[in-house]
Amino acid sequence: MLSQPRPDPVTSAHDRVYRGLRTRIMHGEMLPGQALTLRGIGKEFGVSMTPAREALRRLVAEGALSMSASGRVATPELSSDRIEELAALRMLIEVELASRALPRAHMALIERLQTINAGLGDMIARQNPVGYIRTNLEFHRTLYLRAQAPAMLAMTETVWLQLGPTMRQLYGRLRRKELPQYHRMMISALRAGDEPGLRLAVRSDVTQGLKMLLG
Amino acid sequence: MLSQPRPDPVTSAHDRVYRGLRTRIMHGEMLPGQALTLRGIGKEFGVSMTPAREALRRLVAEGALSMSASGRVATPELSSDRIEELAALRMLIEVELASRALPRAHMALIERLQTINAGLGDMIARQNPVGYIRTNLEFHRTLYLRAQAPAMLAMTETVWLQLGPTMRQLYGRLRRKELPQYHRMMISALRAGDEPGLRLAVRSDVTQGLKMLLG
DNA sequence: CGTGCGGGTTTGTGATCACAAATACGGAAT
DNA sequence: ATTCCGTATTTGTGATCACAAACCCGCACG
Repeated sequence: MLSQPRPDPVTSAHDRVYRGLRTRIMHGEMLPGQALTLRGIGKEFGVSMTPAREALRRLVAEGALSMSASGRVATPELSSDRIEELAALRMLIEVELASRALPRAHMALIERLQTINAGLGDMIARQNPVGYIRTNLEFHRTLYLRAQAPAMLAMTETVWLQLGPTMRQLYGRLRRKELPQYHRMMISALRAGDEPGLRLAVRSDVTQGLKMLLG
Repeated sequence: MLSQPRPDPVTSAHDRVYRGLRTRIMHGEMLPGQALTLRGIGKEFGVSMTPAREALRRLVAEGALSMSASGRVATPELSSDRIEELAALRMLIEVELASRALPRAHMALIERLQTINAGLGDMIARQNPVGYIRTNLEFHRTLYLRAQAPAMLAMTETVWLQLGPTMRQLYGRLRRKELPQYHRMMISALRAGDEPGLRLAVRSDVTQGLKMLLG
């Protein structure tokens, strides 16, 4: 491998590979069932098989990728049961995160959420599924970050990761025409300091996403 | 490496290392802050650094081990905030698992839970902290398996894994003298088909564990 | 007695290689 | 034309190695 420009000395090679693949999967840039090879990943990121293998194994451990008995790695094709379960986990944890974020939510946060939500409208207008998924997750993450609960947030992101390829398959051609109504409901509840309302709004937002995935 | 007896062809080397370390951590056989080295693990399991590294990386990804900036790996020393958060996650997910298991719980399952609970009494009598933790987790896992929710169960086990070394530190000298009362309450609620009672019992059982961890 | 400093040692990282299993492909037989 | 089989290729696994950074320990200096 002739010298790369600069491998960014602060992060190790496997971490760059891991992060690159992770955002690609979470944002829905890959369809379910897509296969990945060690040598292919290595060549793409300009590293040898060793860091590529570590990145893939980590993603498999997190459920972002599935590994066949022969060791082949691919994005997972989820069953309906598995999807329902992951949606139930989203509800449980995200409702709790929103609830914990509520007392800490200042005006600046609410305005930021509105800005992000507007960006979501752009993605719908431009029929950009990857941008839609990314912006939608950013909306949720921005709120949940205020909960100051890193372990819960990490667990939620793991769930998002597992749902990434499936969400992409769903939003492949973005049929949606208007913004998700429950985002507005979440913002209203935040502004009013209405915890039961916020819990219901989050719950409904996730449920609606689930209905699109299964219906 | 002169030929090992037989490396058990069905499971790969890194998987044996992973499983060995995982149960060791989850069952509380390691104290917080205990360091692990690649060459040490490799020598202990009779493998080279490569599978040892993959096993450690996977455990780090699952939060069972923590990695310093320099790449050193050790069992984590959890802050009070982190412990509270993990306990909250246990409550959220385990209450849901118990609730889903309730309608499927037959008599045979309830009897098995009683048997395990009796074994828990033995561990208390013999002042065996590792056995106590292992049997306690077996009690919970036996119930949750009935929920038919593999993703939720996996997530709960990840939380147990993260709490392993901390629980060991707590139960180091097992001060407890009698069985946890809420296990009996769970069994009664299961027998009565009382879902609110079961949810409360699980919640209380986890809370009581948390109180011991923090108080 | 405390505090830097220096070198030897330990440790993680990533590349490369040999190997076996799985896969893909092409030709031959029906 | 289709199916089956054998070979060539692809692919994951684990061992080994070179290297640099981190760590540890003791000595000297303040």
